[in-house]
Amino acid sequence: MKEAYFPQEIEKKWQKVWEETGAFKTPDDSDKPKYYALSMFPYPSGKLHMGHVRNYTITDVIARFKKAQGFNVLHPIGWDSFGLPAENAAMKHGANPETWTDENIAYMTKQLKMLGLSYDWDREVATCKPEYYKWTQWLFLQLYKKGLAYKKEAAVNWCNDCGTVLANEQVIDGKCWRCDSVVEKKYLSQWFLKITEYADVLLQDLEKLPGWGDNVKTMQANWIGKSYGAIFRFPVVDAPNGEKMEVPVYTTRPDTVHGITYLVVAPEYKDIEKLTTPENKSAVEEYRANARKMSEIERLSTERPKTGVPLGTHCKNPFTGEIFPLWTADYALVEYGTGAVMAVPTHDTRDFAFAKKYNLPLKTVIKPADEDLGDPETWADAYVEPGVLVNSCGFDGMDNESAKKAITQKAVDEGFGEFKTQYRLRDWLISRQRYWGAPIPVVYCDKCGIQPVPENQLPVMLPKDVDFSVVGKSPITTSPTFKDTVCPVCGGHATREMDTMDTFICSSWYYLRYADARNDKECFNKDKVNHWLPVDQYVGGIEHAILHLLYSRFFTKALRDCGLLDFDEPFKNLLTQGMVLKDGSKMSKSKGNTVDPDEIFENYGADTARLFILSDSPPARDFDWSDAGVEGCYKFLNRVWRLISTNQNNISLQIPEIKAGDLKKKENDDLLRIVHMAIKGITNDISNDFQFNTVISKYRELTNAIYDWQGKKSSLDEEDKLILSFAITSLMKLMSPVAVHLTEEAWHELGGQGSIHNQEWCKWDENLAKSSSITLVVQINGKVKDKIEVDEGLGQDELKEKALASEKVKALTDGKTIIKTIVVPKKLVNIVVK
RNA sequence: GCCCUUGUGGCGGAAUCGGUAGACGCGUCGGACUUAAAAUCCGAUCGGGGCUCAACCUCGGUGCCAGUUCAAGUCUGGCCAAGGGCACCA
Repeated sequence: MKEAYFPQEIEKKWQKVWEETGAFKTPDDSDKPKYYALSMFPYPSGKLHMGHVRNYTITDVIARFKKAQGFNVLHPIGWDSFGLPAENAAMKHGANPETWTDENIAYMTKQLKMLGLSYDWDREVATCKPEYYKWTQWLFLQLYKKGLAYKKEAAVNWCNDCGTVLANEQVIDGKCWRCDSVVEKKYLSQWFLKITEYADVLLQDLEKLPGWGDNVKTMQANWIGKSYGAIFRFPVVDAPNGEKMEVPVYTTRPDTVHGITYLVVAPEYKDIEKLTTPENKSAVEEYRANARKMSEIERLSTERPKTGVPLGTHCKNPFTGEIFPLWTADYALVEYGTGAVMAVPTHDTRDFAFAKKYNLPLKTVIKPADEDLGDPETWADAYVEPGVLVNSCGFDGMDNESAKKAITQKAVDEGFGEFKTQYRLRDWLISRQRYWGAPIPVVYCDKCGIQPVPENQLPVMLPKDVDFSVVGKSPITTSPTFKDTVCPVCGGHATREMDTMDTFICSSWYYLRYADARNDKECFNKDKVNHWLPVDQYVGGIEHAILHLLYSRFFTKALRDCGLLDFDEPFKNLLTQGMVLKDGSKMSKSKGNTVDPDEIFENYGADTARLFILSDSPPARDFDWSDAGVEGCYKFLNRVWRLISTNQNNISLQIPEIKAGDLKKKENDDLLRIVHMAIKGITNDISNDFQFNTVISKYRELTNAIYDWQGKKSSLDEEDKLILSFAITSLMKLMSPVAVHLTEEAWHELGGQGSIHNQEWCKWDENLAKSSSITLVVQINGKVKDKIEVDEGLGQDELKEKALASEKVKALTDGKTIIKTIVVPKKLVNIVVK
């Protein structure tokens, strides 16, 4: 064994051996219980960044730990390889997105292997390959058959820079999630998936996920946005064309219905023209045109003062018989509820502001039980707290929560309303006007209309004869061969759907494909998927809290309803890892504070990178990269290496079991106990939320303890060698999930058979996982005054006696009365004095 | 505005049940080895006060204010700050 640690040499050597021996292949059939550890698969952007390194190291250590504990572990990797960057790169360099993607995958694969990750590469998937997207298309067809995919004309989010539409989830603060440019509204006919059909179960089942963080669950709950309320229909009394019309509204405050003083419809409201009198027509038209011109950001800003114009018509409140005017105002949103709002300015802050501006009347209908609010004209804002009803016909005196029910019930009974649950979630728009994605497998026949592509004709291949230099339209439209086809029903002329699918579709099912990645007959075998899924531990960034994680949950439920699988949540436990920072801010090329993994591998080796990225912060928190920290981890590995190499001749891997009392020398018994405590502590720290930072501090403590022990020895006898062997092999095994190459090399140099990564995880003896004597803490009035070494197993009275016998205690209690003594066995005595 | 998360030394962070606050590391300072450097090793490192120095003694200290308790970083109530999410969603 070499005296010095040469990570680069060792790492290359073992990576080659592992690859050649298929060390990390996962059999589908095994007597062992299964464990599925998964990292969110990367987009092949070019090179790994430190966020990837952190993500994959965390999952790798989990996978290795579970394997050592006796699980049959599935730990796969793949590529989320469709998407716009490949297409943009192609347009810029006149290349092909496929070539660009393949090159990136090749380079990043090399990097992943250099990191020493224990992937089963036989299960690798890439979403851009026909053998994968064939099944993405097939799944689309299953959803279509089930009525969960449909096409409709709608106002959609359009990103001009990306040249495509976006899902609601991909619009962040009115801007594109990818390129940050302002999103516009366009009316287009597009494909949608009916995620709203699952809104309620997606919300409910969050309760089935105790292994997910509350932050992610509340983000999803807020996004789904369930609210309880009522629909009320208000008859129009003076429609200009004499038609009998009603305006339905959705409200979460049916208790305030007697306080309505006007009604607002969105500028895009479908019946708005019929509800406008000739005298008001021009003003309304102008207002609507203005609203259309505004960007989403402007429109939705709460800062902007409220504006609106009256339509000139009126509705009747069926509860009171009161007549009130109709207005249009852009604070009413056409997409939510019915697109119309009943305005109760006294009890809604928005209505209050609007009514004040346009001098609309105010009518109080809720007040605190024991207080009078006075004239609402004098209020500074609406009263939105709970209270009791007033001025509300038969409901006066009722508390407002009960009134919500009672009032809605009255509307139901009299036929002008109903209870209504409303969701904020909208259907998922999946059409993209781009090339580098899975083509939507649909054709449009001149005679038969929309026709799905028959399953035996899949995949609908991406055409290769396209011109990537075009501007302002999708390159796919330039293919001379793609567009025209024949109708699968009548055989006549048909044209292909030119849009591709949102890449989030591809990533909504990849974790299922790993269970049966090479299957060319079906999407996945149902038994295999049911065996491996759900994922036991999913690890990835918080940025997917809504997008990917919500879509995947929807897909799983929808595929279950299609009969393709038997579980309803894909990810049992979710670890959202924090970001990797440098000097307090996120690593980014534009800030110039990135650290290149290649350089770290080259200068320090992968084991140092793995150790460091786990060391300083718990996985869920942000991690600040520091060069000094890397250096420190490198030094530590050198220290471990020296400890092993200098003791090469003192260590045997054939160690008989050492029981309590076997070792005669106290310092040897102490070291034995330290090792058992380390095994216990490290095992518990990994099991309990993967606290790798404390695991690593325990590696250091154990290493320090072995060095300290050795520093006291001038020569070693048989007992010394035995305990040293035990200590060092335990350290190696405990470190093997993290320092994967170093421990493997040392294992072999010491004559170990097979791979250290196939060794069983260390076990501890509860009797030995504690020190032989106990430090009894003696407190007076809760403050620590003394510490005494005592034997284990002393009873309460003996401990109390010992504490009272302490010189310090005697001095401090002298002349005072002892009121009470509390004894915590094996820990502490607290003496209360006055 | 609503929701979630987090507040502990110069820094990252430790601390099963309420029971020794600051593990482990980074940084800094001092020392050993060396002609010198690197590497390595040893020691110190929360703050105030006391003692000629030291050992030592003592008081305070986990964002703030209260409370429960023999005992609070940990439990309860009320605030404050930072980060993140949602937001004219009726």
